[in-house]
Order: sequence, then structure tokens, then C-alpha cells
Amino acid sequence: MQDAADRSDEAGEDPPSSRQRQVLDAVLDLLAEGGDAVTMSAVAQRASCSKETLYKWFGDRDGLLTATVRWQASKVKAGSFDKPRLDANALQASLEEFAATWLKVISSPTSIALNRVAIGQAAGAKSNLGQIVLANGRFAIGERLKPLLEAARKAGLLAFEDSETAFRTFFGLVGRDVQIRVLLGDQSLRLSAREIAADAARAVQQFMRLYAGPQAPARD
Amino acid sequence: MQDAADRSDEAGEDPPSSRQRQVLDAVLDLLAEGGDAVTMSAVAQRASCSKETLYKWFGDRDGLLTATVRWQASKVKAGSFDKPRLDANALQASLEEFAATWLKVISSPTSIALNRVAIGQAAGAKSNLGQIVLANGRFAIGERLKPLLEAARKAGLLAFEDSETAFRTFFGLVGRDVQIRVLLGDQSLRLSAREIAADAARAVQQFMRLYAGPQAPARD
DNA sequence: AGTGTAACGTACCGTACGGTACGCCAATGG
DNA sequence: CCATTGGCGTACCGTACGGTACGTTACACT
Repeated sequence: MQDAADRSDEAGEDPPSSRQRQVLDAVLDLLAEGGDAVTMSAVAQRASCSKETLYKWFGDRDGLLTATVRWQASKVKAGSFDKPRLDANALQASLEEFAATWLKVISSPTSIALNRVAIGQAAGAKSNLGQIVLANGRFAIGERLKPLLEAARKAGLLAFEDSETAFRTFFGLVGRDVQIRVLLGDQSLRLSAREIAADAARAVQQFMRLYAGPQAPARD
Repeated sequence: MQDAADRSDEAGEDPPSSRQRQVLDAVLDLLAEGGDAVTMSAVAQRASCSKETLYKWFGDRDGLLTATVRWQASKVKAGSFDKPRLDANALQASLEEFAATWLKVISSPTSIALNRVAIGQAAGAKSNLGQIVLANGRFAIGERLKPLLEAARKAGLLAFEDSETAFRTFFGLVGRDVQIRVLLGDQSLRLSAREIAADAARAVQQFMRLYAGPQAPARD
């Protein structure tokens, strides 16, 4: 049977095939309609494949979930920063876009469900699903934002010692209590596109106020 | 048997008896050593009581968890604000105490485990455990902090339109990415008492900078 | 002491779910 | 046209856990 041989995907590095992507989309579907519904049988049924195939392709439930997180992350990868021309307006616009994107992601049903599952798994010692989610969420966005922050510092628009610390403040100003509230199922929190834009603008304004550099335009 | 009669605790309002508190402490124990270990049998064994008693007292697993959350919350209730004399230093000290207490709570194993369980339950439509946790966590601290913020505004130390919004900013500046990271099991985040104090001081300083009122002392 | 009640311990039931086995079909390749 | 392979569907197994039943013990009240 040579299990070890065809388990090169065990490290989770191989990009999924087209059929596999269909399966992962089925997982995402199920996830979106209530995280507790994601059982191996349900996935197999939804994706019209057999459970045995699932186990062959993904090893076990954890592997399936891990692949799903990576797949979802690969879809969201967008809006990276590459503006060589950086003035105060461009910085503000870029930061607002980052903030709005981030808010949209963390309040999306898919992300909520994924985070819930990962957090549930994080209780038990086994499984590094939480790490995967962190790497593709919080840390990925940090790495994408830092170049922008550093470019802004170079241009004198921002001033800070450590870009990690500056980013964490930005993260806090943008997310505030949103993530914990949606994760705990707070129904009173409704984020429309308009509110997201307003929140993003407010967060960026506060951030700029805390981290304004020598070249930053004077405020009021 | 008159079930309905002796189920006056079904609403979850009655304070637990001493023996019941022992049981709840057992749950807290189990919770702290890995949230997945909290099974009804494990609780019964740890608390040296029978499962039947658990069901009689708490109705079902959800009721037990709910009672545990309330019990834990009742232990943490501390450090409320009642200083009539409010100057900049007192405000800063109070805010820092709030921030430090909050950081200590959300990074404690008990709180992490409790939040994980509640988030896990929040996936399914049933159970309002998430609401309970929110009410005793995020919202409780909000209600405790707002009087302080409003007193500070009255004294001209802070300026803001809406205390809820101001609080949310404070919340974000204090918590930043801490809660999501600990919930997802990030091992690289270690919060010593010293770091917590430093973080609290930084958050308060940033907050005061954003919300300084007319009577606030000039900075640098 | 006798009776009643609360609660302990344990055994038990049903179900849900992760994981495996196996039979069948369909396409591909000689 | 036949054989091999990959994948579908289904049935099945084992276990873990929520919830229930029941016999027994310990204490309280009269």
C-alpha cells in the first residue's frame, strides 16, 4: 500500500487539485452554515465524494481542516502594498484599505466559523490548526502591513521604534472588541459596509495621531 | 417527582450552595487543564459527586457551564471605581489598574478555557453561553469603566461624545491582538506581570493622548 | 430506633462521529 | 475488448460522551 509514499501531502504543502478544491469549497460552505455541521460524512455528502477519498487525500479531519484554512487564505491574499510614491494621502488610503479589508474578513461568516473551529481545537494539545489560522490571519496581515509602515517611517510620515509594536496598536484600534464579540455570537454587532468604512477611517485617524512623524501634515 | 417545582434554578439565578461551589470549582479546575477534558463524568469524578446530582442541580451540561461562568465572574468582580476625587493622576492610575486587571484576566488559563468552550458552543444555534460570557466579560467591564470615563469627562480630563465608543477604543488599545492569539494557542505570547504593567501603561498613555480633555495636563 | 431524603457510585443506553472496509462503476490505456 | 486504477456510495466498527436508572449509604428529623 505504500502509505508513506503517497502521503507527500502530509506536510500540507502541495497545492490542491481542482477536484480537491471543490471539496475544500464544500467544507467552506458547511462551515459558513454553522461550524458544528462540519462532519466528515457531511463533507463527503456535500462534495459528492466518499469519506475514504477524504481520508486518502487529507489524512484525517485535522488535515482536511488545515487544507481548508490554507485554501481560504489563498483566496483572500489580495491588496498587497507596492506604492513607491508615498505621501500622507496615499498612506491614509492604504491603511484604510487594510483596515476595511481586515474588518470585512474577521466579520465574515467563513472566517468566524474557521476561527471557532480552530479555537475549539486549540483546547486539546494535539493539532496545530490554531497556529495555521494565526499564521494566515493575524501574522500574515502583520507581515503585509509592516512594509507599508516602514516605508511611511522612511518618508517621515510615521514615527515609531518597532514596527511590530506599531502594528499591534493598529490592530487594536481597528479590531477593538469586534473579533471576540462575533466569535462569542454577539447578535447586536452588525457591520455594514458603511460602518466598516467609517470604522476603518476612525482607526486610521487615531493611529496617525498616535504615530505621526515629522513630515506628517499638521492636524486641525 | 414535581420536576418543574424544584427547577427554580433553571433560570440560573440562585446563588450556588457551598457544595455546589465545590462542584463549580472542580469544573474550573478541569477547564484550566485543557478545555476538552470537561466531560460530565470527569466533573463528577473530580468533585466526588454523582452525575445524577449534576443533572439535578444544573439541568444539563450547558447549565453547568453557565453556572461556572457566573461563578467565575463573581470571583473576579473587583476593583470597581468609587473615587470622588478625580485628578489626572488618579484617572491614569485607575485606567491602568483596569487595563492590567483585564489583561491578567484574558490571559489566565481559566478565562482562556472558558472563552474557548463558549466560542465552541456559539457555533451551534442552541445555548447562550457565549452571551453569558460576553455579559460577564466584555460588557461587564464596559459598564464598570464607563462611570470612570464619564467622571473624567465631567472633570474635563477626557473629551468624547459617546462613552461606549471611547471604551471600545480603550479596549482595543489594551487588548490589541492578545485575546485572539491566546485563544488560538499562540505559544510565543507570554505575559509576565511586568509586561502586563508596561502594556497597561502604554495603552493608557495612548488613550489619554487620543481623548485628552481641556483640563488634561499638557504632554511633553 | 425508625423513617425519609439527599446524594454518592456505578452501570447502562442511545447516539453521533471519526475512521475503515468493501463492492461497484467509469474512464483510461494496452 | 479487457484489465487496471481512481473514486463513489454505503455499510460498518469502536469509542466517547450526554443523559438516565437504580441500589446503597449517610445524615436529619421525630
